[in-house]
Amino acid sequence: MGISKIDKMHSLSKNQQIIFDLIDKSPEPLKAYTILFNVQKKGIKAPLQVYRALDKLVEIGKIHKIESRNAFIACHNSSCQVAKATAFSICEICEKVTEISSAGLSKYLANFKDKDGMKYNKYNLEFFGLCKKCR
Amino acid sequence: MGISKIDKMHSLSKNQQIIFDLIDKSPEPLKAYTILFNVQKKGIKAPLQVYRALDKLVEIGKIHKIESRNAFIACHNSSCQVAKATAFSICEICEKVTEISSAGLSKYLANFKDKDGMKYNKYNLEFFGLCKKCR
DNA sequence: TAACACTATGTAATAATATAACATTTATAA
DNA sequence: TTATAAATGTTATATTATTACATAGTGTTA
Ligand SMILES: [Zn+2]
Ligand SMILES: [Zn+2]
Ligand SMILES: [Zn+2]
Ligand SMILES: [Zn+2]
Repeated sequence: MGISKIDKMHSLSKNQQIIFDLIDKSPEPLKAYTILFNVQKKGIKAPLQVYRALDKLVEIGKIHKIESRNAFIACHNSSCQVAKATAFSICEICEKVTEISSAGLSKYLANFKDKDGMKYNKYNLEFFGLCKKCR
Repeated sequence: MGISKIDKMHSLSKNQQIIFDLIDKSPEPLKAYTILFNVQKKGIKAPLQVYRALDKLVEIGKIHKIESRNAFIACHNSSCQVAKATAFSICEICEKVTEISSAGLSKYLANFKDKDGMKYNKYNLEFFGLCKKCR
């Protein structure tokens, strides 16, 4: 059997897998140095090892960076395999972050043209407000 | 005459004015330590003095933070006196940043509801692509 | 296999971004 | 005036991210 090309595209290296697993099972976005602290028992000892894995995971769309928080969250939106078009809601009290998956929103933004008629191939949108629990 | 209440709302302290002037006349977003370097001759010597002024200027909507770049730009959109709803286009080659002022876009986002029907009172959107010159 | 290119890893040092803590001064308003 | 809030000055420190260089693994192909 071996590993097919498609499988290969999604296979992660050792450090990438360790760090992805941690982010994926976290209920909240994780910061780079929180990740570092939590993977030291697995042999990842230096910031650069974390940042390299994060860069790659962002590049292939397995995780996203929440720019306003300098934190990373696993992608839970099957339609964004490429880290190209992301939208999140962020609670300003409890800091809960949810990836928004709205066909209407992504269609609107993908087709948005600025006043020069320019379209953009990539965007990141962060909504802020209060989540259900914190209202 | 004196200073009216409306004028007062827009008056800036000494450090705030120095830092706003620098950002306002810059053709590109400025980073905090670039600002610090450029205002040292005016007596602002410590990072905290810069960050405090930046915080205030963001709060009152005179400047915005470009989160993906950790940089600050003056507001050129008369309708966003409050730092609540911001949208930018960012060129991935030359890093030119432009504030987007589109009634349609702001209306769409202000009225956007997530799948729970939640609305959010604040957002930041960053579009990425190539500007006219870099295409 | 051997040679090559490419990706990933390990490690140390350092750069860049941002905040904590505390003392003092200035502006505003009752 | 007196109280209050806002802004400033200063030192130290915390947090986030990259540079530089050496080594090891992986996949391809001659
Ligand atoms: Zn996603
Ligand atoms: Zn909440
Ligand atoms: Zn603005
Ligand atoms: Zn450009």
